[in-house]
Amino acid sequence: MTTQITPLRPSPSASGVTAKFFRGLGDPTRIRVLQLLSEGELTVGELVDQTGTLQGRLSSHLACLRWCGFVTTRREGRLVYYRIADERVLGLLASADEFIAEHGVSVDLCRVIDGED
Amino acid sequence: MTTQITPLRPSPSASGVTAKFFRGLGDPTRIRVLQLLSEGELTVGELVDQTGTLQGRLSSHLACLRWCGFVTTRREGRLVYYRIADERVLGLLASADEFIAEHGVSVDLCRVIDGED
DNA sequence: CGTAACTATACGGCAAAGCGTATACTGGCC
DNA sequence: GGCCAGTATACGCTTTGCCGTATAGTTACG
Repeated sequence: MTTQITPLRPSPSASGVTAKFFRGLGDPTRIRVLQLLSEGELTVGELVDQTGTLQGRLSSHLACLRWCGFVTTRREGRLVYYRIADERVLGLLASADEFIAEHGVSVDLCRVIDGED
Repeated sequence: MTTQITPLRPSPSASGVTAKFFRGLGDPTRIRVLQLLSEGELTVGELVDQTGTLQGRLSSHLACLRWCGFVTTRREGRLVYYRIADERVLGLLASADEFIAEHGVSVDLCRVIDGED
């Protein structure tokens, strides 16, 4: 499968998928999960403990991350281990953090987009 | 001003701002604007024409992009020119497009996050 | 098989975010 | 100053997406 060069073109459907991709990263719980997994594989239970999220909720978020290709899983009996599927996402998170190091106060105070946590 | 190294840490407030940052990129119109501006400076009117967005709406989106540090402006009489403020965002868009080249179909079909355009 | 641990999915409710539209504001020209 | 062009902001409405919670499904053990 050849890697296709995607030009930075304002095609409506392309910008729609791109926007959707970023919305996938636009939830604090999902970000937290990816940050935790950047350090190593974890089970759902461990992720529940470490994020302080309700189990049912977290599984929904994990389903989203899995479906979209951000994470992958393996099962060991009752335990399901999650890990990062595509290292590119960590690069993206690192780039975002760089931007935020400089503009984070403004981003935090943006009135168009709400939310603290 | 020293550049501060931001560790990939699951601090709730850090993940909140990071998520908010990505939500800023989570709108197709805002993505389209950044894509158009990647090729050069444009006025609001030109952006209105090229995105096919209502003027009032677009100005709201531009306000968000400006406030968060994605774009910057200069005024020439009645005309306001917008341009990319931080090239890192273009890198982010390019990375996202790479990811989408591989996972875009799944992202597009994600049921947790809706939206076509 | 019954019970428990672990995880995934479903569902109704509510908050967030974008919408269309109207209006306010700024600059230019006669 | 009046009128127009260009842009920014405000507001109520609708849609989207996460919430808490319940339940379904899978695995393990006695």
